[in-house]
Amino acid sequence: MKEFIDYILQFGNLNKQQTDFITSKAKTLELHKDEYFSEAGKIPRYVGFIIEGVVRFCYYNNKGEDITQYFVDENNFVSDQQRFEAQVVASEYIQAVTDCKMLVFSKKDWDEIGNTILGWDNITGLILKNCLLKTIERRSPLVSEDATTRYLSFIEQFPGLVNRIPLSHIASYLGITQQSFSRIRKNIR
Amino acid sequence: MKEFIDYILQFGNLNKQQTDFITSKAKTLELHKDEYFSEAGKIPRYVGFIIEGVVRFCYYNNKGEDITQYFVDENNFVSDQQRFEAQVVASEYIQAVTDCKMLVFSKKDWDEIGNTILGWDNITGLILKNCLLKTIERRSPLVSEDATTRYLSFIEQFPGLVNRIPLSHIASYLGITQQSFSRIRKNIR
DNA sequence: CAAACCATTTATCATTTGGTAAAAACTAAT
DNA sequence: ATTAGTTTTTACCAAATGATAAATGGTTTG
Repeated sequence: MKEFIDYILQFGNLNKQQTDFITSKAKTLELHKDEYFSEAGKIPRYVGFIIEGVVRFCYYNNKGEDITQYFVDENNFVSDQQRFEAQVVASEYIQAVTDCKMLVFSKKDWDEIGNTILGWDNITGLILKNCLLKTIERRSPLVSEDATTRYLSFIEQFPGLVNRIPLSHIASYLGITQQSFSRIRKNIR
Repeated sequence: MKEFIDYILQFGNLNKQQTDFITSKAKTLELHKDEYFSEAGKIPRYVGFIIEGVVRFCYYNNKGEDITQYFVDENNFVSDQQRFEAQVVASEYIQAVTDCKMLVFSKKDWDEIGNTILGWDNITGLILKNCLLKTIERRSPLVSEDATTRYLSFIEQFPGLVNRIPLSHIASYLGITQQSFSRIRKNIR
């Protein structure tokens, strides 16, 4: 819980009373590996904050391939935010890659926090901008790099993740087949 | 100017007095093809809104290659927003791809609008989130698509742009060499 | 018009990656 | 330990892309 509050306080000042109110609304959610936090075709139920575990954002392309868009790990927010705010159906999945423990907020509670705490919308706006920028900075360079370089940047950007998640997901995140990925790993060793 | 106001009003309500105040702060900036709107190593001077023309966000990778991250065309905001807000040096370039006419706001005027108009920060926050999301949605799929598919999506996403900008920029946006790009265009015809 | 310059296409060959299939390594359950 | 199931690695060949070089086409300038 401390990590959660620390995270938020990076983006704005809140007093103890306010942070207490926020945490009073947080519920704990546990997901097993491969379970969905949010699904295409369904309305996202929660905003989440990962205490333990890793999730991935993914979708299926027109060839039926499972494409990982990005990973989110400990001490980060997880949300299909636009769809959550608007309460409309999502077009992508958010799936637990490992067993996960997270703090979650329902739409009702999330709105209540917004109506109660002045500046909350501002803080969450900053958090979201921050997440989006980080995503672009990580994902965009992949387009112009060769597969080996992509893998090396992945290791830099997500140290420790390689050993925690199925290689097939990493391969799809990097935009290559699992076989190519395996070959590349061999060449690096 | 009307397009500019219409754009803003999509993200929040403002009365005539408020929009008049905003437009009173706007200056016109013309850029010739290849001139920079913002440069790596310099502090971004303006937030811009393109009335006519196309710009690209780009940087040089460690091989010295010129990489186009994305394009922005008419009736859209252009800004290295984080660096502009914080007034710190940028790490990428924003370059005119064609001659451009834009509305621009200096940091001083931009802040003054924020201090004067209640809700302005909220509106600009929404605009930025919107731009970032669009960027991710456009750029991210490129990672997992083959070059031909990338080109076809580019044509869909930026109809009309193909004929206005140098093909070398499109190739670098798509993450392929200009020669491959030329070959792909031939195969499609 | 000619010359110089830049953008685009073609050509050739080397390298990388994809597709298919199978083997090997690892896990979990009995 | 054995089996079944899954994940990861190998192998082979076809296809796509990169690198280098040169040719073509178009534009600007004198």
